[in-house]
Amino acid sequence: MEDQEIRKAGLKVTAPRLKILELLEKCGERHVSAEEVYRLLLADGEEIGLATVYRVLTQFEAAGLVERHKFEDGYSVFELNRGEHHDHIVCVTCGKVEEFLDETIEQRQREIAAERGYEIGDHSLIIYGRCRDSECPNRSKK
Amino acid sequence: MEDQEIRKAGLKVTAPRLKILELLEKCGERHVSAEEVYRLLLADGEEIGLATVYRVLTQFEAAGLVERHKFEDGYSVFELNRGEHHDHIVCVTCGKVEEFLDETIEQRQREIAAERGYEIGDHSLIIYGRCRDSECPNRSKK
DNA sequence: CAGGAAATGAGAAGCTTTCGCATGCGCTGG
DNA sequence: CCAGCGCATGCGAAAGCTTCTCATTTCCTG
Repeated sequence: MEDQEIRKAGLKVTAPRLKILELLEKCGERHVSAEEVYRLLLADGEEIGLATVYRVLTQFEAAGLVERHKFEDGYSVFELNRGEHHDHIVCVTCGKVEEFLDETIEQRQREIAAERGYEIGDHSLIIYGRCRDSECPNRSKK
Repeated sequence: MEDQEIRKAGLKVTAPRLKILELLEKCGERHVSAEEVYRLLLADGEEIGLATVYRVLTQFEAAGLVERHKFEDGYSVFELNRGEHHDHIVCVTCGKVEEFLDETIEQRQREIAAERGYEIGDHSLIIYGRCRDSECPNRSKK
């Protein structure tokens, strides 16, 4: 199961790493912060340190297992890498994050990079707006 | 001259604010960090505090005089707002930043936000790549 | 099963950015 | 032109997120 993914990344299979991976799987499309992972695991009875969470998430990112996103709030959020690239649309009022993918935009980006002599690596497109159901009173819940 | 822009923003015209504005004008398209503004002004013989630089830049941003960008490095960079929106392509090797604007992409973004019921506010598109002349040995010069 | 390398937890430290407060300065009304 | 109020400044302290340090524990190979 998850053991293999961790081993494939060249990392030892340890309890913290397994737990974090499980948690991320359970979170699905939801984006979680390191702090949140930490608190959820503590609440789950795990004995884990915040530093370990950061370390492991960084290692997972390097191994391509998870993706790290930085929105304007300043801190990072993580999600399992499901292989398919996507961009984000964020509601500035309630903090909700949706994902999307638009081939027209992807294509134009490749062209723009090529025109300017860049070997394209990655990109980040984030649309900030206000979602329709912005009655949402839960501002910045982190 | 610049006095008017500051006054229009509802701010008192003071030496620090004038100097920062001048400096940004001199920088043109270059993106500078708060720290950099601070050091450049000190080097120029100004007596200024880092906190003031941050405060003034934040006020200028609120007034629409400057734009703040956050790249993946973690800290913010600023540039004078010349009125025309643009996106960025950043070289991950040398840190060079170029600007571009693509109407096809802009258009698709508006459509995507509309489709999903968002009142679009702003957006941030950053392409990370490696530029052709990446012999550039000046990694992260901040 | 033993030994060595790698991983962990806790706290300290780092970095950017903001805050609090006493002092200083720009600006408006007299 | 001057006085006085209040915003602006500078400094140091502090906040918030993330990384580092290091002694201890855990995993894994042989």
